[in-house]
Amino acid sequence: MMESTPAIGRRPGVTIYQVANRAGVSIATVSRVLRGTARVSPDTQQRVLDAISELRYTPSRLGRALAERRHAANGIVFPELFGPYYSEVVLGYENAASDLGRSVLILSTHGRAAVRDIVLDLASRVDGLVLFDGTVDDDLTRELVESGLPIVLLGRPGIAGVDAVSTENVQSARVLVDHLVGHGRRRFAFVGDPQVASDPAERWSAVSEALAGHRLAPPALVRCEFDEEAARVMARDLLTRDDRPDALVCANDQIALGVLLAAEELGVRVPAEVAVTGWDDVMAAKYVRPGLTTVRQPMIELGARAARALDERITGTRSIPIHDVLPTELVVRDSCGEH
Amino acid sequence: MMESTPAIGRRPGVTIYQVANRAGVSIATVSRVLRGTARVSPDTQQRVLDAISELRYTPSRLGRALAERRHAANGIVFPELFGPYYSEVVLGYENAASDLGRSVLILSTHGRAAVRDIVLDLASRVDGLVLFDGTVDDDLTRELVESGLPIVLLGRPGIAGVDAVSTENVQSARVLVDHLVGHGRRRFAFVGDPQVASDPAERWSAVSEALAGHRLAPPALVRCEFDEEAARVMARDLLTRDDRPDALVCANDQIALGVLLAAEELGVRVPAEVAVTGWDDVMAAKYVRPGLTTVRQPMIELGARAARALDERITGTRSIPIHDVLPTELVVRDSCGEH
DNA sequence: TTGTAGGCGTTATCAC
DNA sequence: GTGATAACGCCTACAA
Repeated sequence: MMESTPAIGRRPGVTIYQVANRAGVSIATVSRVLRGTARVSPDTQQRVLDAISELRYTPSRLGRALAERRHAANGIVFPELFGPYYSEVVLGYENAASDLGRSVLILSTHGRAAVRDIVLDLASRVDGLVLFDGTVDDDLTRELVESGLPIVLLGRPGIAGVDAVSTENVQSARVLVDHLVGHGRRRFAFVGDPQVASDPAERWSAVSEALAGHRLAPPALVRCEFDEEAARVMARDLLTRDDRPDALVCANDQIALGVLLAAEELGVRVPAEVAVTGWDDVMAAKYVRPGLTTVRQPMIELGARAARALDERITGTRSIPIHDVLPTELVVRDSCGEH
Repeated sequence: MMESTPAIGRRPGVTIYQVANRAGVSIATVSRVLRGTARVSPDTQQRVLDAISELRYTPSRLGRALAERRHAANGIVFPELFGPYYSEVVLGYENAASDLGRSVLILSTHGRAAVRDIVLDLASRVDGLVLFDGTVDDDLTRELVESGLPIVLLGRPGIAGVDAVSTENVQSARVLVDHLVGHGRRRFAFVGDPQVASDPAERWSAVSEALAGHRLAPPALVRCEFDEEAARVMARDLLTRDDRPDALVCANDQIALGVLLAAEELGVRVPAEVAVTGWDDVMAAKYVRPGLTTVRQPMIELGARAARALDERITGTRSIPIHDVLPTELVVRDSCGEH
């Protein structure tokens, strides 16, 4: 047989056949010493190992994957990758997955038209998939689940029989509201968009309920993109209104930071005139003045947990579905009131 | 032939054979309509398409990859994934690579022992690799290059014949120093560690040279980890020394933020008593008080550029090596002096 | 302990 | 146009 054409840009790889040839054994034997899957005499073993190192042989992952019918890789689909929130999830996910010996494929659906296609493509190259909220609609999700591909839902409402990992919202909203009410705040507004994703929706309704628990008026809903600049523009308006709220509960830190910027520009004092809180505890929350009171989420742990849950599914270690809800923590700084 | 055992956790995939069977054609024909690689009569074409959709057939990426000897994926190796710097590179990289139709595998070497092994593993599953500074030593890098795998170096000194993309350091250091000198600063310190990576090393020497150009004493070198907390601790000492510098040029924003924290704790006024500058322009730089003067790097573009350079190599669009140096920009805020 | 040979799911080259 | 059939590189019963 002639030497085959090398793949684009790569010299032809040395195959198991060449190793077998050189060592004077069959490919089966080479495979055995490679995998340690069966007894091989010390003598031949050494010959094979020699041949391997002399030829600088590395088994083709392609051939191996095809034979084993598995990728030893798993993927995660993000709505986007911008900002500290997702980046920490990436960090936690990569770390955990890598420790479990699986490669990590990432995909962001942000700004892409053919979400279905790219997700299916990704699905075809992994042994399991983590799906963030806001990436794949329920139909496609179900389709993927039914295809038998292990799936873990991240930060989104559970589907029966499917693993899900998310962070706690209801209780933390209550703690946050209690704290603000303790500061004497009465006229609340919720800044964000409950429609855009599951987390903001939960936060919105939880804040509303918590206020009801205090027999206070429901919060005004101020729709706003999850974007610092959009929040700044919105807040420039909101903060100059006659019926200005005295507490702005923002759906995430990005929004809260934009609000703080606007307040500074307008000379509106925080927290004296208005309290501002966020969600996430991004790095800037600690440095902004006044320091941003916010609900910290365990982002890294969230990613790690998803990776492990997925691995358990893939390996079959666990067959009953889980629905993990990670606890959050109120981080009190100065933007919520004098202490 | 009997039905094969399904892979772990997945139901058996439908293969091209089943489609061929159902359509009453050969697998070659199925492949043809799938790839559009040759003429097929409208009639059979339709039969095949029908069979495909009825069976919900999706070609196996494994089989295809083996036959084509390519992964249609490329990887990027980070020293770590913590913080805003790397996360924006990830963002730019994923975006560009995805647009080019390639899947993205990421790997962080941080805290892992067998770097060589995991990098080689990654190398075996991609058509090309981007290597960040501080991940893979020169020997292994050369080894990878010689294996024929397309490689792009990121933020690290070039190797002859190998693509490299990085950000500009020398000129931006000069601009920064000029600006500080213009503010009347004379006693400089450089905070960071030139030994840890290429960028800090370049910045250190460039700052030194720029000062020499002003006939000023070389900066004191204050070694410090690239970590906010380490910087804070270090700065608590540095800022209380008798011979306190009047300008602290920090190797990145994390360090600068830690320094600002320490200054605030100690009641040392910035910029009145000491100027502080960073590098990167992370989000917090804008929110900290005083606002952090820093050198902005085009992180997203850096990732994108690397992805494109790699793609050109893989596809063979370009064969001559490039060494791109992306321009930076001085962002003047309040931490460098009164304006 | 070792070798033979079939299978993993495609692509692509031949003939017809 | 279409169909056999040989790769692609590896794994793994089954035999020997």
